[in-house]
Amino acid sequence: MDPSDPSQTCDLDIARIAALVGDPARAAMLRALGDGRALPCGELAACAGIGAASASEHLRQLREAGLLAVSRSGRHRYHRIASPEVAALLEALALVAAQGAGRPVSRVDPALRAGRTCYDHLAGRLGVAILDALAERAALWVAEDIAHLTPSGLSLLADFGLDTRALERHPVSRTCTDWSERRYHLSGPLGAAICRRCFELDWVQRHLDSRAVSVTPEGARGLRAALGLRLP
Amino acid sequence: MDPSDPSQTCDLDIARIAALVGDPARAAMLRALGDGRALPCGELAACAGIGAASASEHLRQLREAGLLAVSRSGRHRYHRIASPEVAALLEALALVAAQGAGRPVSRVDPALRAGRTCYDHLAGRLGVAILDALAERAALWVAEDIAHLTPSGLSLLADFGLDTRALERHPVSRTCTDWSERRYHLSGPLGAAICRRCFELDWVQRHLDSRAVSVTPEGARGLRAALGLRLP
DNA sequence: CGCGCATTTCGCCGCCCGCCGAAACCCGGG
DNA sequence: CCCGGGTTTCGGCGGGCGGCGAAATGCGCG
Repeated sequence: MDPSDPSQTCDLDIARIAALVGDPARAAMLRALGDGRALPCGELAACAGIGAASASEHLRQLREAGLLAVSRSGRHRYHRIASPEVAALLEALALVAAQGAGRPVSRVDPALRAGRTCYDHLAGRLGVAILDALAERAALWVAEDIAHLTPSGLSLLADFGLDTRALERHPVSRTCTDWSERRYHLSGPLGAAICRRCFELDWVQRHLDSRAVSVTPEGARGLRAALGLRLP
Repeated sequence: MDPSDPSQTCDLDIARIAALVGDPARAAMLRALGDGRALPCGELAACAGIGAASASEHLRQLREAGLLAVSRSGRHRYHRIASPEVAALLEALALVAAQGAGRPVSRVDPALRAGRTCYDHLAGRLGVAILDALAERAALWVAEDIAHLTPSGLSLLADFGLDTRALERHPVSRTCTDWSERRYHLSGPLGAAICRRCFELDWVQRHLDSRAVSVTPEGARGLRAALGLRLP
């Protein structure tokens, strides 16, 4: 493998990125940041179960590779996922990991399966149920991995409190394969807007130290009334 | 990190997959298989620049993780990418690698930039140009990462020789971010159908030992006539 | 200005894992 | 039934890299 051969450089690059994510400690830190939060070095070290010195070195590598971005505030340096592309990479990995070798889904944390954030939208049974409910109410036209917002869906989501103009401009939205449910859930701008609105209304709450989310009692009522959601 | 903690298992899984792709030799073999072909152990060893013994061991790991599938034919064992999800993972990695740290795109092999296959559809400048040409002719409605086939586009592609019924059933198609051009190109069933048709007509040809493709002289004429493509 | 805390740098150790050669194995063909 | 080439398994070697503790740095705060 001649390193100066330009046809090889892209392999080396993907290998470099994959190797970065391939270390268990770094993977744990990336997962902790997977919901878009920004966390300082010490906290990430605890997530990964290693010392602060080791974590600092890992974070430097992830930063230099462009996987993480950092913002300083006082004597803390908050690290976060650098771009949606990186989040997409993590999801693609989780998807392959989930389907690979037919590993039983049951080994996944039940709280994560019930509901979680997937970067900026909702996933797990909750995310799948939202897509199903909207499709059943003919608010969405779902074909494979793409969802098309119908006029009735537009008014439904306007009542829910979303910005109608943005939805009108982009009536089609993409979906994302849910690695725990092996079904589609809503992603893209529409999925992100629904997710934000749910947090805004306190209909769902984040768990501590996890991407898992729970539906609150008001959330259960609200989601049933607004979107026709039947919770399992 | 308690290995029995179910909330951690998914990290370990994604780390395992990423570490597999993270080895330079394995990454080279995966890239060689990236266009969907099936190759035997010895050939993949040559691609990666290692001995057959080492390659065999790598292939075993990739197989057991569900990244590769194998089909035997005589004394050869042909390995190929196991699923579209794995191909998507490789593209997600290439995308992050290309944008990461603003690495100059110019270091990418010019032949790959000009045109290549991306699992089952066309990418590079060729893939981007096809999407642009269809959009300019109002054959596609392109919004972000989603393309919607218009009625005039339907007849255009029917003339091109694609199956009209399949296109009518799925008028929306997704696009895929091109890691070398940082633009969108067509993917999904529509992108795959166009790609297949181009090979069928001998309008584009694969390079040996690479995912790069070239447009033939007839291809240049045909693409201009059929899709209004202006080649660079 | 000096203290304390979060983070970073440095030096070093231990171990995991990929490489190779040799031998075993498998299968088609003579 | 034996031969030959492709593939897999085995044993041993070596390099790279992640871990830690200690020391250095940066930055609020008193």
